[in-house]
Amino acid sequence: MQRKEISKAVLKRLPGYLSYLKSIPEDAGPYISATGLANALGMGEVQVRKDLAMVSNGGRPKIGYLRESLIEDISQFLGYDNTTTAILVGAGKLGQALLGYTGFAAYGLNILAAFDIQPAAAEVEGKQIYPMEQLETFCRQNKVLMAIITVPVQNAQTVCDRLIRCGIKAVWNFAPTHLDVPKGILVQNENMATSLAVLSMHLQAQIKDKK
Amino acid sequence: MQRKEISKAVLKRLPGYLSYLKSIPEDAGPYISATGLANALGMGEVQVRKDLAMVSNGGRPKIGYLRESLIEDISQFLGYDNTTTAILVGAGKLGQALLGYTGFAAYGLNILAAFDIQPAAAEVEGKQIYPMEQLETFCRQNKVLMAIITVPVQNAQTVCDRLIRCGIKAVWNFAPTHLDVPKGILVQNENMATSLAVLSMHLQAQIKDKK
DNA sequence: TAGATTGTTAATCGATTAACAATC
DNA sequence: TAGATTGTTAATCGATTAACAATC
Repeated sequence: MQRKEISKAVLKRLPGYLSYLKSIPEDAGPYISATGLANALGMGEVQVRKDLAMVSNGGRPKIGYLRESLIEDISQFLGYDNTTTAILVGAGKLGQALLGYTGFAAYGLNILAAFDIQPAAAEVEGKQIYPMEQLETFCRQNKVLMAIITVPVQNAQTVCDRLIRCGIKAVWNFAPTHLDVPKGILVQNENMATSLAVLSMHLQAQIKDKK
Repeated sequence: MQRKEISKAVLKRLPGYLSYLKSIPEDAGPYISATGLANALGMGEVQVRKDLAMVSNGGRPKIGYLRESLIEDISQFLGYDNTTTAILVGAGKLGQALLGYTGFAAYGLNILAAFDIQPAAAEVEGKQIYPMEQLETFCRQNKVLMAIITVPVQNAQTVCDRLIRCGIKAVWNFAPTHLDVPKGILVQNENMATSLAVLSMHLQAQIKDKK
């Protein structure tokens, strides 16, 4: 079932399956059913089955999917097998938190280094923080395709433009602002405001119910 | 146009409008059209107009919407006017970054304090970090309804259960795992893995195109 | 008036869910 | 065999887009 056109909705659910599959204890038996997955993650079983059909080469009726293969299939599909190298721009609090986070390796993401106008430290968890001047050279030399933006809002667009001139093709944007980019460049917004809106709405409803 | 049933899709777009509206310079004139907004944010103008219709009480044909009112309407709709108090559990790197982030005030979010099994520091940016033992008392005393979870994956569910017993109704979950909660409790996952999947996919396609 | 813009109604598109046949 | 499960086809649902009338 390789390389069908996959929808973004499905794509976004795959990491959830993967992380759950990896968390299952070894002694739980080699098989897992779509039903089992669905229950564990609070989803519909048909949806799980359809999603899995996009990436796996099938399960066995009455038995389910071989867990190992499923993990391998999803990992491969998401490209977690081949490491992506990235750089981070803006080594403030959030930037340093991301820089020091060791969990990204599991997603095939390797943050090579960080850049800042005025590096407050030389390195975080062994990752160097360079002054902005060295950005271009570093990106070219290391053929970096992905950048993480953790600079203040007012600098985000300028930094983004500069990154694109360095050959960056994908931007993970933590600055709460819209970034204008040419076609072919992907901006993924890690938008905390969005999440907060959903939460805030829920709480408002809660409070109103109480009255 | 108050309090129609609003879809999650619309809700998630509102913060984007709001932040853009706030960023417009004062001297740009008091009106903004849906077309203008759409172009600035790279969206369809009909979509913007429909979204705005959900929260505002209308614009004027040929002129547009009064920017001030629009800001006020969206802010109020999202509940940014009345402050939500929250606590944070897990004062590691990410937890401290969030704790020290001053931008949340603009979203009506006030993180009162943080909790950790073993507080590494007494406070961050003036926000106290307490040992976990004091969680229950604090939540009850301050009538906290929202919690931010930034603990390691393996502790997330336990912490979540404990929070719910404290009266928490909304959870902002930064631990990359599914949380099981009773009905009526909202979990909003800040799922970095999801974003990474989208980015990773894009880069894979990029690399393949090159070949 | 003409034209830009709003706001609504209808059409399209995409994603989820339901129904069911196939399989072990 | 019976029953659990897969996988596919059809139906439903929801959200986006297009078309158009209303308005200033």
